[in-house]
Amino acid sequence: VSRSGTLELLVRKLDTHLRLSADERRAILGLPSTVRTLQAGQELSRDGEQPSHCTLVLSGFLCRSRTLLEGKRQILSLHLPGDVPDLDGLHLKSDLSLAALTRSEVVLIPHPALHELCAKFPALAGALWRESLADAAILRERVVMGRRSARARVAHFLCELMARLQAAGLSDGRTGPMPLSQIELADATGLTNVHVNRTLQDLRGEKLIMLSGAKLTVLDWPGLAKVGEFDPTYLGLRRAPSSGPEERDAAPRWTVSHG
Amino acid sequence: VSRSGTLELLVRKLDTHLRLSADERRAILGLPSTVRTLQAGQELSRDGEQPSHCTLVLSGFLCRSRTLLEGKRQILSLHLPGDVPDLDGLHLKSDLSLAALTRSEVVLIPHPALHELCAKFPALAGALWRESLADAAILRERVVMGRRSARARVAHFLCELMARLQAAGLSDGRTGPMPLSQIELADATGLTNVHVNRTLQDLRGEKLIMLSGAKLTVLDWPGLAKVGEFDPTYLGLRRAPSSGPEERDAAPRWTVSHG
DNA sequence: CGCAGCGTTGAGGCCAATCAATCTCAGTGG
DNA sequence: CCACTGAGATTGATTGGCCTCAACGCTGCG
Repeated sequence: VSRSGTLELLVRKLDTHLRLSADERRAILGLPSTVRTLQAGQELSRDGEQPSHCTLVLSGFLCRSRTLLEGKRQILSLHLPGDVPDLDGLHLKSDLSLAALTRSEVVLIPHPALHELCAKFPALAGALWRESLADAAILRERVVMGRRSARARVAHFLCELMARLQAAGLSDGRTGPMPLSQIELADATGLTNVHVNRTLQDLRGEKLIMLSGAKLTVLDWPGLAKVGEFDPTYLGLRRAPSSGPEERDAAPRWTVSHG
Repeated sequence: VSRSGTLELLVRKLDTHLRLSADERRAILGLPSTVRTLQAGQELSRDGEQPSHCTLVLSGFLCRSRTLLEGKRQILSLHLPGDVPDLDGLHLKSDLSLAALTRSEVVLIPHPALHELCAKFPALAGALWRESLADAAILRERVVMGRRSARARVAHFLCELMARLQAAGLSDGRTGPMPLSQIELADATGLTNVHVNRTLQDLRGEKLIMLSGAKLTVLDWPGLAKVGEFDPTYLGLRRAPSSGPEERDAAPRWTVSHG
């Protein structure tokens, strides 16, 4: 079942905050795993199901969402390569559905194997726990943003996206992929697609961003961060795995750490 | 430092979802602990501090909140006896402040002792992890509620409060303490105190609730749950520790379980 | 008494939702 | 090559829910 190299991403992720021992590293790489490819829009797990595995994103973008009574959709979280979106499934059944926003590759890791890993290496359990807490911190930020204006919400979302892209090595901090359509962006920010459109035009008009197709460029980082009241502290980022040597003034170069 | 009996509440909480062994029970009860009394409004930890202990609520009500730029306050979570509000502090520094809503009693447990406990008893680490995931589930619900109307938000908040009160043995499911002022309720729901007032009058006018002073009575549970689109599944409640024998039709009697 | 905090009520304004049309553009098939 | 289709993006007009800014009543308290 296992293929070589696919779990390397998980090792790197956990190694960011906690220095892994050789034993721990081996244990992670030895986890049973199944690689799976998802088409854009494909659902990996539905609303009420009880999954028996966790999902590690290898490439592409996934999101967890919930469908409201009136048919609207709320996107709760966005997940990049290196993330484990359904980590909470280890201990809780969740009422969210997990779906691919773009064509994606994921690795499925059975729950029992992860439970054994946690029992054998308490430090790894702590590291995984920490990851789920980081998700919760993002959620808290989203609750706070729910009170702010549409401009702030959209700007904040874009800031967070860029910051996480950079931390994942998928962006230089100024330009990167923007995997959401305006409709999906509306589902994520709690706005209407119509209003998201107008808001994006605002931000474009003020020369804060460029956004066309699936590519986002931040023209004025301080300006955008100010509009979105964005303070990256809550993300707990530490270091971009592969940061270019180039450092422009406009590009964020946070090295927040804590714990 | 340690006093007998104070940690019993934590044992009961963790024992709800995971059957504890005698060893585990002893280990918890043997944790070093300091009892502290808080006045209403008193802050236990401020915004940027790095606390060195976790807090177990013995009696009273606490909340975690954040102050926004414009001076407004956002209440992120409400905590009842048996809760550990700052459990995430074990692995992450958080930018929230923890304060008492009413006169309260808490127990402080040093982080190092909890880390040792987790290392020695992986099952307990899992149980604590689970608790923090339950907090995250409540947060997710709050994000979703951010899109709904003021009526729905307030109704939902009251439903959640009653459900958690009952699970903590502080309510029979129909009547219970309501520790928030209208201003604080506004901070929690993301509304204005003015609009909260009008909304409460709505709910009162429709004979859904009675609310005066610090006492809340739910007159029409199905009605209130419908207005708030409240589905208690996400709370993951299992059983009220001390539920009265009396069971009226209007009272909720969920026994949701999962995991 | 005077004060402060909370609850209540009224009038007016604004942001974002709603409804609805148009436009672009890629894909598809005749 | 072009008509057709459907999804996403864009624009305009209107509505409505909630905020803002006031003012006033109530209660407990120094």
